[in-house]
Amino acid sequence: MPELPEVETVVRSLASHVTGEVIESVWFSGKPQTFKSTPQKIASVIEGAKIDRVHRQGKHIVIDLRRDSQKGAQWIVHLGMTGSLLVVRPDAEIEKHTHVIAKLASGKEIRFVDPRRFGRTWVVTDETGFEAGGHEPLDIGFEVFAGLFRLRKTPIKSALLNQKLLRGVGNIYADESLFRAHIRPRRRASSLTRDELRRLYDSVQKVLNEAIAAGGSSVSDYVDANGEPGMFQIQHRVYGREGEPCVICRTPIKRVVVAGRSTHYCPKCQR
DNA sequence: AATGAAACCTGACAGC
DNA sequence: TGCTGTCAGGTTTCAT
Repeated sequence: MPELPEVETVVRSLASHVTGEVIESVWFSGKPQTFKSTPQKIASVIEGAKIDRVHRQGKHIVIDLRRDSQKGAQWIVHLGMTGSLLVVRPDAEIEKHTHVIAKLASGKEIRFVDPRRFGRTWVVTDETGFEAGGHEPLDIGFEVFAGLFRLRKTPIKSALLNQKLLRGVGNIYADESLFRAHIRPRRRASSLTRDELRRLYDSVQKVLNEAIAAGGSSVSDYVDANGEPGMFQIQHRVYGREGEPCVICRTPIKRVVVAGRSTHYCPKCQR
């Protein structure tokens, strides 16, 4: 599911409910692949800890923990394709595919639900803390952004999805950004002119900011920590609009596969 | 080093 | 009703 705007929306809704709370106990279920630290390790780190801050690095949710008589630590959650992190009352029904329940001192619970099991969770206790790598697309400057693509022969869409370059752009926002920049997804990254890179830089930031303002895109099952869907999907100009008229020129939107992902573009507006 | 395809999972939906 | 095939906001691994 979630790309940068969805994760940002989850982080904001989560932060408003759980910042300052103490995690009293944690419950796990499900298969080992969900847990990049063992459940025992996660429990030993987060039980008894106070939630200092909830923030985001790319598509990773980072929960900073403060612990008595021990060093700080971080609880990391990546939502994969279908994960959600919900704050609920303890009497809320436990939905199918719930893999983690963290009980808070107030009685509220943080629940990690993920039907498709592509999500992951773990804890980090290093001094340095978690570092996702790649550049935050909303913080990067234009020259650094342009430098990421200058030498790459891969399609620009593949480069946008590469989390080691930019962190947080996924399939929807790659397509939407390329449409707004009038650039075809299959163009070699190194072939983009300075003007095109400038348009792409502006488009990525604009699309991400507009999507955050709309609470993200709910295409199938994305919801924030309150269980609320986002609204940006109604503003999509190409994603999921195969065969529908381009909002600029009325040419039918095409769908192809690039980087193994469904890719949508206007064959007339995007060159 | 870099690029692309396949694999990892479950569920929804279309077509027969 | 139920089977088969396709597709889905992502990332990692393996082969070239």
